[in-house]
Amino acid sequence: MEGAPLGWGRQEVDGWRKGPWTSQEDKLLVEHVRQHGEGRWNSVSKLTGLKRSGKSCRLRWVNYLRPDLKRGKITPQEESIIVQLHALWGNRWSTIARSLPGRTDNEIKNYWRTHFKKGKPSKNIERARARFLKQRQEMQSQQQLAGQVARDENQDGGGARTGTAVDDDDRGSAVVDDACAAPAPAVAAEAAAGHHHHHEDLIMHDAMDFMCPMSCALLLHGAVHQGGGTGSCCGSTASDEYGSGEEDAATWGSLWNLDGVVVPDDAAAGACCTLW
DNA sequence: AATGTAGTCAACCGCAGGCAT
DNA sequence: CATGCCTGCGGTTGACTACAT
Repeated sequence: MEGAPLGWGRQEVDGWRKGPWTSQEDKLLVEHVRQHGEGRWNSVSKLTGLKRSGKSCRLRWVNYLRPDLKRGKITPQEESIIVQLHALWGNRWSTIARSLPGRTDNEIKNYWRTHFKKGKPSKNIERARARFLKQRQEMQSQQQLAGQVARDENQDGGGARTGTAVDDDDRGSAVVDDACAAPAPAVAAEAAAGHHHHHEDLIMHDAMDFMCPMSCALLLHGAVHQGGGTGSCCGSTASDEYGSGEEDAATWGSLWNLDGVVVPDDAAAGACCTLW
């Protein structure tokens, strides 16, 4: 970052500086936001003397300087959410970013491009998949243990998230009206705004099925309570019509199929869904 | 050790929508 | 109602870094 920028750096166009920001400029911008708050980006240059366009200032602030930004690598959990939400919304990065506090649309966009946009999975994807599988297995063994104890102690069957909602036969029939159809608060908001279509419900439901257990846990944590329903999120694998980009099919399959995991069927379903 | 390639990050551009005038 | 400005979004590009050969 800091090193003397070559290339596009240091040039001025119409009086505006372009290229990498210096720490000096950052300081000015941060100070300005502290005093005046966000917004009115076009006035930043006038008030601070920064030779940066409002657009550039906003971008710098939003993507780099904001104090609530979460630095560091995207976690597997976040990755799961990204995958799911992308399945639901496509390239609406800012919408996706709203479900990931501390992450920017730019960050997510970059992440998606580098990890998922390729025809074949990258090494990182393989690593992520390995992590995913490992965590899944750990979670399952823990859940098995916990489930055993719970079954012994809790016979009255609170039932809400015991994972039986779609486990017996036709998950398709159970679709839209259950809680999984209300994925995240943001989705609910969209739905309220009339932007949420039945088709998206279906996609989301598939996504939820697809991504279990990890992201089910994450998303439903918010969504289930919003929807007030039960968290039926397990019981199937990816369907062919899943997703918004056909080109990603190979990646999805590679990353999320669980061929490499030896898990008893009932244990898998139970492990996932008894999370809730 | 040198070189090539892939991955990652930061920043730019153009466009569209919202809002004030 | 029309127009212009501002803001936000998504796509793209360029530079740097890490890893592989």
